[in-house]
Amino acid sequence: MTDKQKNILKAALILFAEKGYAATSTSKVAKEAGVSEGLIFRHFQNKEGLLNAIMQLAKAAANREFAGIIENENPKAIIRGIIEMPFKIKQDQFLLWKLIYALKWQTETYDSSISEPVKQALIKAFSKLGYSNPNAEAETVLILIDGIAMAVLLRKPANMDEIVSSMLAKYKL
Amino acid sequence: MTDKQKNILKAALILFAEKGYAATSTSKVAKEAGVSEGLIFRHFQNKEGLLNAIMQLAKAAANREFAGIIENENPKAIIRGIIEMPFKIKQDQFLLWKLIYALKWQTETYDSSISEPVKQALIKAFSKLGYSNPNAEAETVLILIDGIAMAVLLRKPANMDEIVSSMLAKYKL
Amino acid sequence: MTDKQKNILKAALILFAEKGYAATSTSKVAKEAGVSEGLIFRHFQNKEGLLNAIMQLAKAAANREFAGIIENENPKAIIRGIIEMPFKIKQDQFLLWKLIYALKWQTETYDSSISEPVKQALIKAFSKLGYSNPNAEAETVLILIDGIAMAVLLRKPANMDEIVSSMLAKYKL
Amino acid sequence: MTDKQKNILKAALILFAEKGYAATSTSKVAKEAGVSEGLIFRHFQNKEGLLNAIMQLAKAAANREFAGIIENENPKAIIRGIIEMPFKIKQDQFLLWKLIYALKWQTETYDSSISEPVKQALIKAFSKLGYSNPNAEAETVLILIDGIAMAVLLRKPANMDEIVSSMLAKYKL
DNA sequence: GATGAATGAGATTTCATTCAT
DNA sequence: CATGAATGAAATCTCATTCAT
Repeated sequence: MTDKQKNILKAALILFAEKGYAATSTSKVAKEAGVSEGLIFRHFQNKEGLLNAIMQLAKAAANREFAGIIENENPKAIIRGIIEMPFKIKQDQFLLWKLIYALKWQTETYDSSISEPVKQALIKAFSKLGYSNPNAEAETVLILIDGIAMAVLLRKPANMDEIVSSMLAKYKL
Repeated sequence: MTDKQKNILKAALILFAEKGYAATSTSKVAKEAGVSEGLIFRHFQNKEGLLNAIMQLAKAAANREFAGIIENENPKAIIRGIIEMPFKIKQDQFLLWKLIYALKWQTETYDSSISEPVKQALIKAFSKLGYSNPNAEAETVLILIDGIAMAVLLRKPANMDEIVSSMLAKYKL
Repeated sequence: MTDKQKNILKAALILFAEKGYAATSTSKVAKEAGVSEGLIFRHFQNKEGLLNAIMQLAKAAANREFAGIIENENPKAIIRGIIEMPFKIKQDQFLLWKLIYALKWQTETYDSSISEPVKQALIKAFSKLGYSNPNAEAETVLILIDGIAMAVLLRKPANMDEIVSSMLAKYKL
Repeated sequence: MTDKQKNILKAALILFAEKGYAATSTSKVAKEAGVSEGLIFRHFQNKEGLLNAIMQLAKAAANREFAGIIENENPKAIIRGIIEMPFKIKQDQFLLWKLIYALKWQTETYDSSISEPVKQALIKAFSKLGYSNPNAEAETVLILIDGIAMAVLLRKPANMDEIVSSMLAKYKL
């Protein structure tokens, strides 16, 4: 992966995440990346190929993040870790997450592949804790973290600490 | 407002909500509306004007929905009503909500004008109930309903009843 | 001729003279005239008909102006009158003249019909004064008044009195 | 500057000068230039950018022409040179001049930047010759050459030689 | 690997004109 | 007489993609 390839990916990530995929032209990506427009097509075939390359990186980063949390032994720690996850998105992964979420609204069919391992981990954890309906509880947490992600990625509220406390309290974590 | 104007608004809502604003061409809107393309511009100036006209309608519909819930006397009923709201989106308002949410990810600055009255109602309700930090609690509910909205509008999970029970239980409603 | 017809003619004159015929849309004319767009076509058939109607008025006004000068007995007075003419354009005829001149540059073929009687009057006057080449002298004056018209209609120089004196002096008038 | 760029400029010059800027579509320019329409916008941003590029060339050509005349030592030669200038417009500059003049009538504000050095040269020349009002005399010549330019560019009169003699005689040149 | 010229299809917008009311 | 909705063609402009160098 050459420097210019990295520049293209970075520029495309910024623009796709900030303005949307359809609203971003390859020429703007090229300009932002300081690269000729032709180079994008040489490296990524077409615009969709460029998006796919970025989504590969995004999914890999997401999975690495999940892995650290899921492999925990303690079910409460897993649930707590999952709820806290969006609050702890690091600056260099912010746009990757923003793109993942933005695309959910821009593509015909919802892609649940990213969150699937998280869901399974939650079901297992709630089962271990003896919840009567672990499936529904897992779904509830997934809904919660989508809401949190929206807040963190879009609204950036000031009093995050209080919010996270309030959330964890509801789950007695 | 003539029939053709209504057709344009309806077609644009469907396409903008389903495919995204940038990914929808005015020619597709015109075709879907059974109207000449020029008519769109005669009535709404430009593509953005068309979007604005739809968003006006969306906000008005949202406010009507909120009004019914917020004017309640009982604080618990208000909180419960707000949490249940996204679960009860009617078919004819589904696309308006989908568009409202989709646009949050496609515009430069987050528009919180729609949810502001809801937030104020929640703060008041939690105050009345004696919560120590009503602001954070209100924010928590807003986050929750954003998550629910995402689920309802995008994922359409099967076991909604169980989920809503689980949610309401956390707030002892 | 109804009031609205007059409004249309006036608005069209202003816009055609100031922005150019091709650069002026019938919708702008209608807006400026405070009239529906359809009315323009009811009264003047099409955009060109509107232009023709204005040019009729312009030519008639020009001919009235010429008539007062040309019918003079004294050849020197005629030449003097013609040279002074553009300096004396009245405010209410300013745009008519501006349009006449502007159109010379916007139509395929030059329309000399307006200036023809002036040319004949000049040839006669120079003949009477015994000039050896009255045709060339007449042409020279026509050239001069085109230059003056350009100055008056476009540049509006400050020291007009001095300029007109200098001009008349060259012809010993 | 590639061949196709030159073709575009040439085609645009011909059409803008002959039919007018507003009356010329970019598609006609592209066809005349034997080029795809998109290329016009890639090289010149928009239609106005194309016009500006041509006007740059026109002004440069005009200044080169002026320079040869103005740098003369003899004041009479300068005045004579300026008056004769429009009569001597070469074929390859004919359209540039036609466009310069045509645009004067189509733009909101008169652009005197082209003729300013000529005016200064004239004022100097008339001063040297002891004229009592060199400013007014310079203005008079400017008016004259605008009239001549109109004649040469639009009417193309037959007896040019006689006309130029008559003009120069008035200035005893 | 990289550029930048070039294209053709399509997107947005404007415009003259028609027509029902 | 007058309006304003509506149209279809054309004008301006954008965009993803190709290709010669």
